[in-house]
Amino acid sequence: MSDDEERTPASGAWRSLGDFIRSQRELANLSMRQLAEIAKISNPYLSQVERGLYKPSADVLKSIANALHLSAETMYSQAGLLDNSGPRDESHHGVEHAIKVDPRLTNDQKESLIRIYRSFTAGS
Amino acid sequence: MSDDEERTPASGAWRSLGDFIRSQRELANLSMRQLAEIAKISNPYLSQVERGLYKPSADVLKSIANALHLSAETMYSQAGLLDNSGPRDESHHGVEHAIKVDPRLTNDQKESLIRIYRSFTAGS
DNA sequence: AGCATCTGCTTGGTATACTTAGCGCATCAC
DNA sequence: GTGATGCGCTAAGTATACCAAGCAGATGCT
Repeated sequence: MSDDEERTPASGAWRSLGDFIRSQRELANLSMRQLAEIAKISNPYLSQVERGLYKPSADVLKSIANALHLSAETMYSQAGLLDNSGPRDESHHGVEHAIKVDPRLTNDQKESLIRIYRSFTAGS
Repeated sequence: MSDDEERTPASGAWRSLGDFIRSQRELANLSMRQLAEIAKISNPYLSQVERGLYKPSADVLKSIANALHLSAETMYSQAGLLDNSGPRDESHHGVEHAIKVDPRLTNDQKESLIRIYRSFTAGS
């Protein structure tokens, strides 16, 4: 009873992705139906998302981000989907990574290049 | 009849996200069950994803990316979920650029690697 | 020959993301 | 007052992401 929770969290840390989206939407002076229209989702669904009942797919997140003139990275980051906790890349993984994700190379070619690269950098 | 279809597209972009994941998985010498285990998804589902029958959620994408030691951004980018209209034009000259700026390679080694790389990608 | 153990794939079901129809409340015109 | 139009939300259904169990082929071992 008594008070509800904070409805508009002070700027800074959002309780959830829904709060973030709602805040951004209100900041842009858009109604749910307007934003839903632009983002090509249904307004009830947007309501659920903002209330934290559903966690939207990446597609929808991207669409909402675009509608709000936010970068997809920002949105994913808020959604906790970009936690750069996984791969410790950088440094000497630069070349290998670039090779691995190059769509013009076959896997055999990638292995060859990486093998050569490693032989070059073995001593350093 | 005739030949197998191309399993690793020799040139051009990935036909789909599934192709990219399968290629990365094979490059890491992981079976579907192994990768599925690490990524905490079921192996049949991974099969469907690699065959392009389903488009995984961002959560799963992130998990697979981590299991393959790829950054989530790379995976999202491949999934077409990040508008890579970013400042990086590096995507196209990724390998050569990475080689050029690698401090552990001598200039001779860089030239060798780039020459091999160009021979591999000559047709594309 | 068999059995064991891989591989990837199919089937059938459950969970959840998402939509269409509609409710209740407010504001503004008439 | 009644009706029209805005808001956000609820309810019920559909589509799809995802999982557990099991199948068919390939490889290896005795």
